[in-house]
Amino acid sequence: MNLDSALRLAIRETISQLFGAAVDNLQLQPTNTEFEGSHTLVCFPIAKISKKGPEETARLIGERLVSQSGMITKFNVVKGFLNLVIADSVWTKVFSSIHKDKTYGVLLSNSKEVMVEYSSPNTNKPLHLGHLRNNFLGWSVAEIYKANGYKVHKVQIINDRGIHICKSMAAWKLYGHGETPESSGLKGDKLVGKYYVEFDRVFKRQCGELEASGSSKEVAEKEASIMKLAIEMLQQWEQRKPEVLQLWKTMNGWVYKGFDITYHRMGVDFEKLYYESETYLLGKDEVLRGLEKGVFFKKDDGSVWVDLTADGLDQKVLLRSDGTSVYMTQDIGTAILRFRDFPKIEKQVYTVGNEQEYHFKVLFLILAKLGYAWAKECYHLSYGMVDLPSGKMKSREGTVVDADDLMEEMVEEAGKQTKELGKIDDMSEAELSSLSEMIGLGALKFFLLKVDPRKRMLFDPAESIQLQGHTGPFIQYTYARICSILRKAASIKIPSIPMEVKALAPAERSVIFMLSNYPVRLAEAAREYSPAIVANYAFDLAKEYNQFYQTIPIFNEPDPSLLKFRLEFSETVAQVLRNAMALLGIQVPERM
RNA sequence: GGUUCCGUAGUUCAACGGAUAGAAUAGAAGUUUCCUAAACUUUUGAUCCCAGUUCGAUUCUGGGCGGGACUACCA
Repeated sequence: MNLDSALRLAIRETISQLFGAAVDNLQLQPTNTEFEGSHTLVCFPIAKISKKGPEETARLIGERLVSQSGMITKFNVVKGFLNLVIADSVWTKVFSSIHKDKTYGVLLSNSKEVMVEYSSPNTNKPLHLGHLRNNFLGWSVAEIYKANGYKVHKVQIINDRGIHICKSMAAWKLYGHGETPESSGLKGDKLVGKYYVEFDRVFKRQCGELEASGSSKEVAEKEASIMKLAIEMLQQWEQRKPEVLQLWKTMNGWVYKGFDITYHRMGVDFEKLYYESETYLLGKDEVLRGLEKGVFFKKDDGSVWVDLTADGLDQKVLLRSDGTSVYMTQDIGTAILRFRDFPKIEKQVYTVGNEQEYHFKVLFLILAKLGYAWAKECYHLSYGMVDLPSGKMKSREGTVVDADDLMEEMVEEAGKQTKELGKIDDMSEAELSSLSEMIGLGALKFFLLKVDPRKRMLFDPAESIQLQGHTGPFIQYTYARICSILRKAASIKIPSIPMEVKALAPAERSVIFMLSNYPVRLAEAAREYSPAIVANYAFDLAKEYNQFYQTIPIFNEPDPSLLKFRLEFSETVAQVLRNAMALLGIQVPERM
């Protein structure tokens, strides 16, 4: 039974009986804790229909609900707010329907499909903290969509070609002396990243020398020999020159092996990978077709543009005067390719940092102009940068937080704190290490996901490693304690008598209320593309349950049916916590 | 300059236009013969400024102030 809709129905009926008119939008909200009741009807808007004052209106509705609906036992009116007290019999009914539903919160397939793109790294350097936010976000949004009944395709586009990788290649060729991941013991992506940094160092030195001998900055940047080599390699790559292609393949291969390790630990996965080296020429035909249809225009120098001034944007180049593509061209082609690869998807979600908001605005507009109806369903899941207490992360200045290092640190710290608490002294090394992994990554994921994606956020290492308070481990801990209860229950005989609960404790009512809200929050999370909603829901539920846990010792209960109820109640909370956390990619331990 | 996002306790985050703005953390004070104290309880403390719309504004509109991003024939 769905409490919310049942209640709304009852209220609608009551209003139409009393005032002979319908209300299009009922404002039902949770009651403030200082008043009695769980649901509050805001009666100001209804006062217009009732032609009475808000308080009078509220009182009339309340009285009739109590006498007729069978759901409401009491009410009180504060200003224009009607606070409703739901009968405990209704609460237990709500609870048992949730308890019976083994897949509670997961909707049946709605036969709709979406594509979610995330990660999409460059192949010239290792993943960092920013990528972690991206991956956790994208992956989680995909899972949230799944839970809402969608079939989801997780993809990424790997930026495997271009000047950036040629820079690493050039530096490796000059200074690598054949170094490989095997010979150096370095993870592949780290090794390639090392040469990217090396490139920058040499490049700066060369520029400095050239400038000292009188060149201007621009000239120096063009004339630096290592840059010339990188550019040459890029040209040779485009001409498919075998040696360069071979080196490119080798070095990218190292990077992929390294990324695989990182992705595996992060717990993210992809259904299909797109490679820029295979898609960068796409889109040109589309642009030419658009030109014929008059959607785009050609300038005197032969370059092709789109005019978006009518949409409040600028003009944007789509083909250079020499006929070659730009980034936008390629993205147009890739989007269309994906809809051909997955004909049933109704939209694409692009998880990309907010510095590309303009780009995606333009992209979606162009696709719409080209006549693709799905264009208006596409969504740029834009997220804010992750700042460090020391300021912005800059790869060239070495202030990036490496993804592997960070995960390792979190796991180590989790292990250390777990040992210090000494609750799991009987665990084997293997069990302890998998527990530390769960807690460390749980803390990290929760930390990055609890914030509204759009917001720029601060990553304070000291605070992120905290395992108390508004954290993943707080929720994991709540789960573990419930497991402990259930283990104990399994060891004693619980009579299997029908559940009959006469009166509920306040903490139980509010937990059931929260449980009943789970599907609503889940739908909201999908609508808003926000794992933060799921994260904060899980936290609130755990918090609320902890109050129950603290005030009501379950096994002291003499009434067996009440005892049974409380066990099932705890079990259900654990199940919802586990499911919600799973949507964030966070596992929960049975002990910690 | 233009476009856009953001501005809430000391700090990090919440709040479909609703009640006395919630949490967490930091600070102060408590709870362990009882299912795991990574918990719980009490307490101190905030909406950048000025107008407007509204019964009601952190939320919507306009104008300031402050911060970020974007505004390349780069990707």
